[in-house]
Amino acid sequence: MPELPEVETVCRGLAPVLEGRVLEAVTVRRPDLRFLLPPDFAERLRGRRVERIRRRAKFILMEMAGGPVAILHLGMSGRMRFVAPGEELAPGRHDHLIFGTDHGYRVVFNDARRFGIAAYAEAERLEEHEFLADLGPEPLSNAFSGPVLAAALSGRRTPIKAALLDQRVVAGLGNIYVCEALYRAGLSPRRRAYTVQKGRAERLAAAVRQVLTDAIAAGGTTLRDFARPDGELGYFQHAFRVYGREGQDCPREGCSGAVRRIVQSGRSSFFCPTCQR
DNA sequence: ACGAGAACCTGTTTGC
DNA sequence: TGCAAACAGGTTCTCG
Repeated sequence: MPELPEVETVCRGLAPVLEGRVLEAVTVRRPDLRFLLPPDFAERLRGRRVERIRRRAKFILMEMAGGPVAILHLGMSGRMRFVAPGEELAPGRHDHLIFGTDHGYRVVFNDARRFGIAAYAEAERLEEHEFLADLGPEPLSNAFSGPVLAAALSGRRTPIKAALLDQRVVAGLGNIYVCEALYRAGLSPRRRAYTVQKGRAERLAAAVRQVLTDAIAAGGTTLRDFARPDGELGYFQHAFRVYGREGQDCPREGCSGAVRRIVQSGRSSFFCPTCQR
């Protein structure tokens, strides 16, 4: 469900509620997410002050004073919401974690499909943590560029679609934004990754940055149920050019083609065969 | 070594 | 209307 823009949106929504606050209560209602929670997860965090909420790839990092870091991943269906002081929190079936602060807010991690992750690290070892160690560059940082992308794609015969979903190539993209970035770059999802070099890699890197920036500005994408922690919805879905638009006209002025849907490694790819080569 | 497909789990939508 | 199949924003494992 959530890709980089949605996770960024979640982090921005959580920061004002959590940063500077002490976690007075950490409740684990169900420990068996995709990876079993460390047994001492709650105890390690309880009583600590949250210094900063930030994002790496699709991970939410809750950095606590003194070194502990909670690493959260929303998987496919994960959501974070907060409940204000005085509001009733009736925990649902899929509310797996609840963080209660010293000013009475509660932050709830909900994940119906349980593809999500909750893990724990110490700050000085964070980069080496198994979930973070192999991630590629952040696409909105200076570490990402056309040449960097070209280098990561060289020698790879897999379709560019699959390569961009590989978090080691570039961190944070998922099915929606890969489709949209490839459309903006004019590249077919079926093109072999190693053929994306020089100018094509420049165009693709620029398209990735642009689509992610636009999506963050729109508060992410709400297809079914994604929502910000305060309950507001994202609206980038209205800016989709190809995702979910099978059979509809290509949005490019002067193009008479229609958006096609194909399946690549088990996932839908949407593209315009005329504009994307 | 690499890539396609299955698997993980639940909920919602689609089609007969 | 009812039920089964298909599908979903992610990642990892297995198999060829």
